Amino acid sequence: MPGMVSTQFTRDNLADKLRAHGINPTHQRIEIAFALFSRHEHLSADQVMAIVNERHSETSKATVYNTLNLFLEKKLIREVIVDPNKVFYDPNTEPHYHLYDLQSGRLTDIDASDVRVTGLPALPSGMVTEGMDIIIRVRPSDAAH
Amino acid sequence: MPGMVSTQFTRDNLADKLRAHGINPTHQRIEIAFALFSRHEHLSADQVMAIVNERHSETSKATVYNTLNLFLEKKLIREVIVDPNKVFYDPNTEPHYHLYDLQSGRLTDIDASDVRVTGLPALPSGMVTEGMDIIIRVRPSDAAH
DNA sequence: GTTTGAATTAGACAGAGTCCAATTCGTAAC
DNA sequence: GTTACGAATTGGACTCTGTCTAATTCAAAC
Repeated sequence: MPGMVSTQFTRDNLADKLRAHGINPTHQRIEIAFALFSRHEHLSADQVMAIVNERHSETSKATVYNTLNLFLEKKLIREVIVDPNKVFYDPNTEPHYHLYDLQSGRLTDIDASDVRVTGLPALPSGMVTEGMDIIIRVRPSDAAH
Repeated sequence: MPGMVSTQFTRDNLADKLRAHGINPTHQRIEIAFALFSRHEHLSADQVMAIVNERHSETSKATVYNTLNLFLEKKLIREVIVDPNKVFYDPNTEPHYHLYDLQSGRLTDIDASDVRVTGLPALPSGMVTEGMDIIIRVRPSDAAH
């Protein structure tokens, strides 16, 4: 399909995406998915809530949290924990790592396809890897420390 | 110095360690340091408080938090963020990474000396690395998921 | 024993996230 | 178009981690 634009997210194809992950696509869930996928950003729960309720309040705090946890469980999104008092939700589920700017609090993706990690010890027996997070913490070089 | 036992922590040499990091060694601070360094474990703030107040209540919540943040600032300990709602404090400041057992919540050290990470992109100019965290999340292989 | 600044304290407070019982929604059957 | 019913959503109370503040205590210097 030459010329196909696969990165365009509409509410319709997000509904399909939800169904494909076994999630009943309700209004609120579609709006929350749209907030996450149409921007390519890492958002916290309260940022998601603010975006979804921009025009007029439509979605409660409980639903935002329920939905984000449902999306996590169904592996539609990922959780990134860099700040002790705020969880970020990441619509990019491709393998990738993160660069965290301590100064600005901004989080950037690092593509994982070129990254190799060697020399890790064997896992304890009976354990399987669920995932690996790599977070590189950076700051401006001129900043006093 | 053959035969030297360098891993023994007493309240006396912990006081010296605190002074060496520019920290005035008070009773409470020594007790908190002792809790962290005598065990070789990752403890959360409330675990530290429980340990320090085992016999009779001696140290307030505010002091525990103040002291842990002071230790962090003076690079006596490290912060490990794996669980969105609990920060762990790590007395091991040697370069190392972490294995996180999602089932039990237990955190284990991985020595960094054999680990090599290659293929990372260059940092944005004007940025310096402050540190790199690697967290491997594991779970028992038989666990339903 | 006084003085003085640093450290500690209790308890109120803040913010993120969870829980629960009551309501509303959407759909399928009629 | 109504009805029925399970699923989803809701507001608000609640919990938990961590911070703040004003008052008190401590310990060292004199």
